[in-house]
Amino acid sequence: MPRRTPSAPELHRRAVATYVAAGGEESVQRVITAVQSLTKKLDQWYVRQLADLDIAAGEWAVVTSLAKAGEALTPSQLADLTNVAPSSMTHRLDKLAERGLVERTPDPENRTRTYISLTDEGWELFSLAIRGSSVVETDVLQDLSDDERIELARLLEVVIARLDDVEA
Amino acid sequence: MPRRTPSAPELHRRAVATYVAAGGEESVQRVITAVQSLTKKLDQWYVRQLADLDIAAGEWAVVTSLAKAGEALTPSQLADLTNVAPSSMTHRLDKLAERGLVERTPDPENRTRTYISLTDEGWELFSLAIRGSSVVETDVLQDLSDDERIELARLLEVVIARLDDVEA
DNA sequence: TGCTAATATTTCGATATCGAATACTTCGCA
DNA sequence: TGCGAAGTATTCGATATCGAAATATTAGCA
Repeated sequence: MPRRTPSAPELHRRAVATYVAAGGEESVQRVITAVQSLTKKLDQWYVRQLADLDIAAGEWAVVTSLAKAGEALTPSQLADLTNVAPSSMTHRLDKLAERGLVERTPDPENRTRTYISLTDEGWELFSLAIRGSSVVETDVLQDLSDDERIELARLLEVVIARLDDVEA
Repeated sequence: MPRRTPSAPELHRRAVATYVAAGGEESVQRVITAVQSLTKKLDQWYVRQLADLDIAAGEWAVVTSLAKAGEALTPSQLADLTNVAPSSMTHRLDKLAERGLVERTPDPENRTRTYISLTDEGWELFSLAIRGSSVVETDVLQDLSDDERIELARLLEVVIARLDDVEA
């Protein structure tokens, strides 16, 4: 067996060192690297958790996008929100619709457009899965005090606010 | 045309509200949601940037994993690090090897194992791409003061430290 | 030693995704 | 009004990914 997989902090330390050596600024790389490894780990949990509900990660992305939007969205918008090609969305929606989780409604005012919305069953699945993932999310943040968690949220929201402007 | 795509902060606010309504704790959801939308945006930038170098996101994940590890890794380890099935890694490595970016070296001590390492050309590609992405990363964090950026890094690293323990 | 279980990679068939092409509708404007 | 450009979803062929099975080697242990 090769050397045991190093711990997350050790991997993080090495990754930052590598990026700094390649020309990155240290505090920037500490943030970016940490954000990415956190997301990766969360994704792994979601995949496992959702497997119990027989939902693939991509399908879950569609369900959450609709839930968060709070209104019907078009296939193009969903493709954009979930980082996928529009042609892939067609097939995903076919499957989700067949399963009764989403619904296609033609736009009466523009016949090139179709609106996708969650069915009642889709909403039920959403809240069921959320309850599960909240447990993991709370757990992973539990070493932060209440104040720290709020400060972390604040700092991240400053970054979020900039996201639209940084169009490369 | 449907309503214009809302701004990132507005999307964030709605998403948090949705999760809180579904039973999540607010400060937790503010953090988790922000981390995920940041990663999503970064991924979009990487994909575009790497397209210029004719590298797909999955291939880039292999290159960075090898660079960060600082040592040769096995296909299984790479599959694990990049959240992909081992059988998919076989094909990815075929392509990368054919292109001269990575190299397969059989382990002399265990003939079931193969070590993958970056070639000189692979390292060149890595540092070339890093220089490009650093620009975007620095840009997206530019509304934070130096102190804030370091505090953000510190808080995220507290979270990272917990990652291995939270095995669900 | 010999046998079973565990490990590591690859092959294989089914499915998902992509980018380009297609079909159709709507918009802008002369 | 009419006509070319832009927008929207889908289909299509090529490629990537998956999960399971196949292949081969090593490890554990009676």
